[in-house]
Amino acid sequence: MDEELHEQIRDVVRKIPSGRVATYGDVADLSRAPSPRLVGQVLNHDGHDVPWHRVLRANGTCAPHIAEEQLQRLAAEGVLSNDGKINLHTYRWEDAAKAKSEDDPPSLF
DNA sequence: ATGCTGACCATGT
DNA sequence: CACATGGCCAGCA
Repeated sequence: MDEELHEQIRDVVRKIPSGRVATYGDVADLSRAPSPRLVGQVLNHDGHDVPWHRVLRANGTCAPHIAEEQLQRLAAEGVLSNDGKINLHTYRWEDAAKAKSEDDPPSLF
């Protein structure tokens, strides 16, 4: 069922620690989602139970409609934005980038 | 099936 | 920064 995907995505989003943010692409990758778009669609439809506000776009900005709420919630967690843009270099969820880079094929090459 | 939309991403001009 | 192009995938009329 596709519900697996929803579960995976929501699970990953829940995993994002406070004071940190992740991009849709990261969540998509960690959740095995076929594409970052799916993350957005799932959150829009069924993301009320997860800290969706910790998910930003790849360039550190948030979607227009939720921007206000997102910025407010993030600010409350210590994630400050500059002109509506978050400094990914500072606040990006390290574990996400790690998991991506942690792909360590032992005996190949 | 086709066409459009959407909380996306990257690159180029 | 704005805009255009191409790729991505699911849901709906």
